[in-house]
Amino acid sequence: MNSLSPSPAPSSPHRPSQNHLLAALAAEDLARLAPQLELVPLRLGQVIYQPGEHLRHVYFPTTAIISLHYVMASGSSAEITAVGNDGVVGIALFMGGDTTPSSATVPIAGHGYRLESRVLKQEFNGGGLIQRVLLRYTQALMTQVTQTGACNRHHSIAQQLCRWLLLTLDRSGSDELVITQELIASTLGVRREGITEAAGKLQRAGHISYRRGHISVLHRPGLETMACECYAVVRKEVDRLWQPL
Amino acid sequence: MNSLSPSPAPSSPHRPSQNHLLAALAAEDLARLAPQLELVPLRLGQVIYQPGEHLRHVYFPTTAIISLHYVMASGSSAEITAVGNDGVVGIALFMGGDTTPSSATVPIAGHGYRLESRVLKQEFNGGGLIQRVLLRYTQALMTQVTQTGACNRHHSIAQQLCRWLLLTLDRSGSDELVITQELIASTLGVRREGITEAAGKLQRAGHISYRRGHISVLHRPGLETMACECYAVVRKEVDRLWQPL
DNA sequence: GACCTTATGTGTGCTACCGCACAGATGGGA
DNA sequence: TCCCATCTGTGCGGTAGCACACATAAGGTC
Repeated sequence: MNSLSPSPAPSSPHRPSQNHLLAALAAEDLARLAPQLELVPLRLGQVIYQPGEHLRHVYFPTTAIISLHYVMASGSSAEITAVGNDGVVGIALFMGGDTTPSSATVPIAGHGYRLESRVLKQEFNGGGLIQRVLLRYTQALMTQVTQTGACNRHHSIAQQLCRWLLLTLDRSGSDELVITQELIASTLGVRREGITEAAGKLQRAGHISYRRGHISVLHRPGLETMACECYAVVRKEVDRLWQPL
Repeated sequence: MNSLSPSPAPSSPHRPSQNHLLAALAAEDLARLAPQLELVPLRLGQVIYQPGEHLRHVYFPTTAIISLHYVMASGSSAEITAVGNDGVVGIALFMGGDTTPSSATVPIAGHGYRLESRVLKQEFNGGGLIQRVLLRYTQALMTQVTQTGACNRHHSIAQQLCRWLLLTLDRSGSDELVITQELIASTLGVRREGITEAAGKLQRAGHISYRRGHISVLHRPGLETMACECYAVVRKEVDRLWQPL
């Protein structure tokens, strides 16, 4: 989405600009933030924050994906949205909440940069481009949450699985995902058997192939055909919001 | 939620401060805005905005309720959230979007104040209390959208109807709603017959009574018992966000 | 290479909700 | 007052997803 301009190969394979939000900042802003950005591994299943917990850091994923979900009293949960290299986890901080009733965990392991809450608040309150970037991202997030909610109401598990796979591919940059059906199921808030069935259908159609904790996408257009409109809407809207800036 | 301080009875029964967001502004801010606030009737079924449309005004409902919903390709729709005297319609404006993929219509008629987009943007960009109020409201909205999405996934029609009724009561200030089952159904994105069944259940339990387009709530605690947790979560979170300010 | 944890496949009811079809009731307007 | 558009009640068959119960398979560990 954001073309990363050619630059001298860095010694570490990790750079803050791998995150599109950070990449969208002015060079001077990013330079000022850089010393405060701490590269952290995000491990499978790691809990980033729990409902009601005070947020100490915000996270800018690069290769990892963080899932925001609400856990119901019954124990079942539902993903609200996921955040990868296209966003930041912890918007409640600058929106004036400090905390939220939802949880954040890591379904796809990788890395990300974290930043102290205090620093982010300062930057946000300074106004300017950083504020605009963060607000615009929040708007995109709202669109995704909206669409997920509507999708929950009307679309089949197979369609939702396609949507989830496509969004996850976009964020991971790889065509192989390391994740079990069990975890996908709890992420989407459906039964594991439902995912087994839907994934089997996709595999028989030749669009994916999977083995014990690994899913390979063989034919992406096939997934797009079988997905509901929700993927395209989110994709389009997110792209649109990055246009002028 | 916001105790309206005693004041000399105005000649018109309508005042901007009936909307909690406007009431939360500093007196001088509200005084500056007042001449630009246009009182408008919001009629049943009126379309406030359509997906992709450029927003010309933002709306601060007082007695009306505006429903934000997404209409799918299939024609079926799902309510994302509703806005009454507790909020404002058109947050995309100051979030940097100018438009959204969702629709806004009026399921409960009444009145509201509208304000030109340009004016709101100016005020928002001025920072200060207005900005903080609007951002905090957006955060509350996100919570509601989140909860609605999770509710769509896991809860029964009857539970969702209870949630919807309770939230609508809170916003309308009356214990009688003028709305048909048909409209509730399309708002929630379920079949009309599903609402008939759920409403019948509530009526037999003695919690509501209804006749052709009118619903009276007889026993609110009963609704709270039958509602899912979602109502309480939203209520609590919205209240929390108004605390310190 | 054997073992054992963990992931995946499958079957059998069961329930909630849907789509459709139509009957009955109600209340505003001519 | 009557009429008729509109709202509400109800039944029937179909389907998606759930809960539970196992069987099987894969792959890491010792």
